Amino acid sequence: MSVRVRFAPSPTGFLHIGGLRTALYNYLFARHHGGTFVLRIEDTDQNRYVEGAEHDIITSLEWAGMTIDEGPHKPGDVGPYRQSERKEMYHKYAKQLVDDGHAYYAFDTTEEIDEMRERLKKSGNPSPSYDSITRQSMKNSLTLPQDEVEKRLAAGDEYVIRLKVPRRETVKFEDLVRGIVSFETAGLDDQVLMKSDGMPTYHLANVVDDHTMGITHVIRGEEWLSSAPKHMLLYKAFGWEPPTMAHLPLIMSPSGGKLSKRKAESEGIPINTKDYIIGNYEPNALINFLAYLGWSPGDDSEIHSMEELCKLFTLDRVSKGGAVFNHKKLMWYNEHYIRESSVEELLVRVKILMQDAGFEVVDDNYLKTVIELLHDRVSKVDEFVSMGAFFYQAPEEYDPNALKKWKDDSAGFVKAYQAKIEEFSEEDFVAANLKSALEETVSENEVGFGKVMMPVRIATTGQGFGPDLFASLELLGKQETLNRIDKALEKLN
RNA sequence: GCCGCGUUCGUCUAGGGGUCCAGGACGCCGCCCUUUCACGGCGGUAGCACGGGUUCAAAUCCCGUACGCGGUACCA
Repeated sequence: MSVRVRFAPSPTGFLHIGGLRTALYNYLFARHHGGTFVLRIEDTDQNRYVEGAEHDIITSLEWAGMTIDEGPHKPGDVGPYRQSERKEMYHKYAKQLVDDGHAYYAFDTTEEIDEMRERLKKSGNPSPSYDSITRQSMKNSLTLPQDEVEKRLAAGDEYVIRLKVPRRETVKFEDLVRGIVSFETAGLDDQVLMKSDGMPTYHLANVVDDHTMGITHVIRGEEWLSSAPKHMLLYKAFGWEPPTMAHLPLIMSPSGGKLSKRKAESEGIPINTKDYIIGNYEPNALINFLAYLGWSPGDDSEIHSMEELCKLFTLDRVSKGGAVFNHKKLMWYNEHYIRESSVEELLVRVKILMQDAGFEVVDDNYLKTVIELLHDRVSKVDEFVSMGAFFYQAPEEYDPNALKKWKDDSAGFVKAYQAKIEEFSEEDFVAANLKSALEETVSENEVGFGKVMMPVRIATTGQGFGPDLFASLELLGKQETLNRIDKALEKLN
């Protein structure tokens, strides 16, 4: 049987970075086995529905380099791919469960349930729930006379359908990352399957869908592990073969705990995939990083393309413990992939960023040289803009930090250097000559190299660091260089 | 509270009883390269949560404890 996996997010906001990793593991598993990667939108909670979320999910996955084989925008044979559009199906199956005695109608109001909880809590039960004991004293089709149940249903009374969890049973199943896990049904409550608004809960929908969509492996976050036994009970009640389970370790925040929006942001970690897109991160870097957050191929390798990851990925090599998100390591990957990119590839992207920043890019070759000069020093592509701005604009301000190196004698050295390079013809205005001119200035004044070089750098670039100064000046050209020096001399004295 | 899952350098991880006084990567520190800042190269720092077993031998197996995380909804 060929592998079919699904990524099943709920459209309650932007695609979370943890969700992206879950999607990635599903994707890698599918590709590794030549299987199918399905996107299913779990929009059964109408209150939390966010407009545009589905679009964000799809574009985020595509940006990251995952191709969705089937989804709401790309229907296959087992659609629809939005749970809200499969409503009828859930009704049918829930009804079947009731008829077979595995589920029942419950008419209790929220208030009545709250009362029950209060009452039980007072009498010493620390965690009261609607279960095999308490259901006997509640209003449901198990306690009410048959004709009243029918009357209520006919009258359109609000009701939910609950799973009739067996009283004492052990639910055991094999999880591909954790091994055998087992739960006692005594600790489970009679989970609501159909809500009073006519929508199914996640639990019902997920089981019905995974079965009817032919899903062979359920790969999802560990937060689902606790409800997995309920799902197993459902498969059993339906008489269906459950898919193979694999619960992934959670991504943790550096300060501990599940990486939540609030935590992540206070720790400088972008939380939504969208933030990485607009933050100009390299998608292959993010993917490489995420793949290794909770998984490793078992050798000493660190760098792999999506294609290689597909070949290497197996679920038995997923680790069990939560993994802390390490932003610095992500940046290391990001730098690596930028360095791997050719200047031509970079040119296309940097040009757009430059233009967005308001710089006019008239000469591609000029930009190309800028990129070459900066290639090894940027961490993200947008730094080509921030670090390379001086190639497009004379400094208005001088970095106060760099200015610490502008001493009383600096202006004199800069003037001396200026005098030398002024003599160069346009053709001679090249890095090698510019460097020797500086060396001459240095020896004539009997000072250290830095005493002259730094002031020249500050005057021409406004910064105390940057790419090779002489190559930079060559690119800037004679006139521009001289102008900048004039201006600096004027401003800094 | 109850249920479940987990625990190897600061972080991600390798390790499935002897070859492990535990390997790699990020970070950090140092040196080299560079008469800037980076890149790069080389080196260093640092860890098997604890306690009991089992065994000739345990990071590896078993049992406890501690700690962490998740779940405990008509949310997913």
